[in-house]
Amino acid sequence: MTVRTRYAPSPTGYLHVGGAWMAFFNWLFARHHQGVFVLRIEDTDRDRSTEEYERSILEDLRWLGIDWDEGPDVGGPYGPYRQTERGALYNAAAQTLLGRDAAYPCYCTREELEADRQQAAAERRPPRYSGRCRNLTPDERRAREAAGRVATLRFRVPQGRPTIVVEDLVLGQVEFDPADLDDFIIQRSDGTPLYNFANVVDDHGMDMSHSLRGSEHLSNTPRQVLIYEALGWTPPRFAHFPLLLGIDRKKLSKRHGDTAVREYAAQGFLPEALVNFFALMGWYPEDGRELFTVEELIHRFRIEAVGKSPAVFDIQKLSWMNGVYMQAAYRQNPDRVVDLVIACLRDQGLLDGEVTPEQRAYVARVVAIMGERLRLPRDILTYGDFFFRPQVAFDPQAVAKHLSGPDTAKVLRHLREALAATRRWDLPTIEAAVRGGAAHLGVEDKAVIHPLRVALTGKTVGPGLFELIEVLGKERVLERLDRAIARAVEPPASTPR
RNA sequence: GGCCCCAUCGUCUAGAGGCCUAGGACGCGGCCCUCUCAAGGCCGAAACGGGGAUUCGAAUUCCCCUGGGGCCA
Repeated sequence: MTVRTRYAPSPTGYLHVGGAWMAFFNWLFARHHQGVFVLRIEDTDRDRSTEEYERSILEDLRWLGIDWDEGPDVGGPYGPYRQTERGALYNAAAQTLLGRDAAYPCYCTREELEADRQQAAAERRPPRYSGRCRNLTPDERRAREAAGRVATLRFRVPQGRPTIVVEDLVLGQVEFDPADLDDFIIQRSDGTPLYNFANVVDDHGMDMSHSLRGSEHLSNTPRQVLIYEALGWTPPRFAHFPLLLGIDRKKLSKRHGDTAVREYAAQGFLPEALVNFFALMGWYPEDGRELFTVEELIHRFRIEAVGKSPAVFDIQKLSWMNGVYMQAAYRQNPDRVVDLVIACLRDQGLLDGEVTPEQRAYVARVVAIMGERLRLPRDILTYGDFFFRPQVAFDPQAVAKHLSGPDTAKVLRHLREALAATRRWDLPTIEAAVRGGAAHLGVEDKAVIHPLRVALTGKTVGPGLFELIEVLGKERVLERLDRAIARAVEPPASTPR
């Protein structure tokens, strides 16, 4: 049997991490079993679904490296792949159900149902359908239709059916008592199908072998099983994955901010980091390794090893992992990292217009001396904003610590002269000038290095001093030293002493 | 409210009766290295929700409670 799985997003928003995570596992499972992965668009909510969202979801999935064998854009033998284009299929299934008396028209109005619900709440009973339309005679139905009432279609939950047993690949055996289920609506009065119904018709119609989904759907499963049975179809194997939670331990949603995959992309997270991180949420390999290529994940993934408990999306660990992948990316293809950094600088207004080859080369040099400091492109700012600002932004604490001593001006003047006197501008020359300066002043190297760093960068953190001096260039270094000297002689009022 | 799921360090988790003085990773703290930070090395703080039961022995099995979450409206 060929494994066929699917991801079925609603195009009512951007792809968020919870959805991407589920898409990833469906994809991983299919690829592991050399199966088929299908993309289906659940766009029955016409008010909130847009083409733009649909397009963006496909884009973001592709960006993550998740590809599909059948879908709305590539077609396939089980199409169409948008629910709005599958109306005939739902109608046919509805007719079958009606014909078998497994479903019936319900003429209750919204107001009547609401009243029932309120009364149930008042009496502290579970809100269940009253069954008012369950056994209407043909005459009664005609009367209601004559009165202008439009019917929804309700599924008739069989009475006396034994326990519904779901063999879940993740949770194991889960049992439901059909007596707890009330007759539920499967088709609205306008003919559009409801989730449980459309899902069954589509999964069967698309010949899905497995349905891997979030455990928020577990409670829907018995209803779906009943529909499968009424239609005489065999349900797919189910696997309900634990929910992804926000820091507040609630189901991850837009409310948690920063949950859109494209938001992560915009911040410079790497898709390979995201995917590796996804894999570790809920599933751990036997040997405790954490870093894997996609190929390794496909090879090693075992659905039996998926955990049952919900996981909190920990952005700190993701950031660490992104740092690891940034290093790998840099080693493989420095330009890729440079591009991300340029995008970030643009975003921050530190670079605009066409980036000239010279500018690009400059950014590349800065990135090179940043080494492993970059976990995210924006780290370039915390360690090296001074490379891109015309003026040094002084950190008051750094100034207080290293640029406020009585000898500051003297030290800086001396270093300025030593650097100005150099004939070449390379690492050994710069280092010799700085260390020589310290020797000349009869102080420890540190005593000149720290003030010099703050004078040139405004901060106490960053790449190696000599490297940074080299990249900054002689002209700017001397100019910044002049400013710092002037400042040391006559501190600006805003600077704490 | 009913039904269902879940429960090991702050977080992701290993652990399928003795190998557990509960392991790893992120994060956190300290030390070393060092021109600073980052990285790296070493060290450290940090968890089996509670109560019963089974057993010679339970993080691991069973029951109850508690807590969290989801679905149905």
